[in-house]
Amino acid sequence: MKEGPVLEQLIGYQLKMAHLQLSAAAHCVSKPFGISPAKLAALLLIRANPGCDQAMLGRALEVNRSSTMKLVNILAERGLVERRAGRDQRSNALHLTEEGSVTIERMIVALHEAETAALDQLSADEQQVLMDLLKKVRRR
Amino acid sequence: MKEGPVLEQLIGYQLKMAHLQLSAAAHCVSKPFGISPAKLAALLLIRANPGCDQAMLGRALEVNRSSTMKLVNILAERGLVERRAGRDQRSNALHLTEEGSVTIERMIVALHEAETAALDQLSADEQQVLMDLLKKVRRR
DNA sequence: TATTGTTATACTCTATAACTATA
DNA sequence: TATAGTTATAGAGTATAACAATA
Repeated sequence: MKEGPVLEQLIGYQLKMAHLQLSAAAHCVSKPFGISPAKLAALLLIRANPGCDQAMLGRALEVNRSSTMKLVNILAERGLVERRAGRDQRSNALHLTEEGSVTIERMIVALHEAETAALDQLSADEQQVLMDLLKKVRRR
Repeated sequence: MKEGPVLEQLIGYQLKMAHLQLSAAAHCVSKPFGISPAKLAALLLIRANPGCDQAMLGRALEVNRSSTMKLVNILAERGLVERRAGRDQRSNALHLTEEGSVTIERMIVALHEAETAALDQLSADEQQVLMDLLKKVRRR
């Protein structure tokens, strides 16, 4: 089965297929902990921004408030995240629980191992170039 | 909102965010034609492999037979694809209809324009390097 | 036995819309 | 008016499981 000249030359398509591969790796990492790659990303964002509110989190993940709500509900049910009083009466402050902190450190180790394995056909230099180009794509 | 040192250095995450951006561009292209980016990719695969069967298409798209079925059903409903007799009695041969052929050529033009616009912060050289690296990630 | 197509079913993710409380 | 959270609902995408026909 050929991809053909059009698909083969579409960066969007190559991006999709590469992402499919890396997200499978992330899935293997997060599944044993009972969460999805997207929820793992949410945990990492809360870890980097303790006290952030759901609206901020949703903007960073590029999902809407309703979806963010569900995300945080599940992380809270799992005992990984807790909602504390925010600066407003409207918003709440998201924090990792003690269990969440311990858990995510273990996930980070597994995540780096999984990325290394999934990207072993690229040299360290190539990985850096890829990273820089991907960031540049996002800079708008 | 910071991404933090972990997310920022995860190629899988940068890949996801870049893909999100490019798939939004692909969505703008395919939506006026009433289909999704994934279905557009399916059309391009059928265009490059006339007479392929659903199993082949599904493997190329990395979705299962059941999902492929739904995909092809919709493309057939839209009058863009038709199922003809395959070499087996089991399989059928997928072909673009006359309308499908005309439509996809127009989508290809729009697709190239959308990619160009979405990637205008990268030089032609950088785009080529990115393309090569993404293909290399997939080579397993 | 293995493969292709098919159907029924369910799950995940995400979005929209409407509502409440607060600013 | 605008923002944060919440809830109910719906849609898209995809997976699993089972079955029939064919190889």
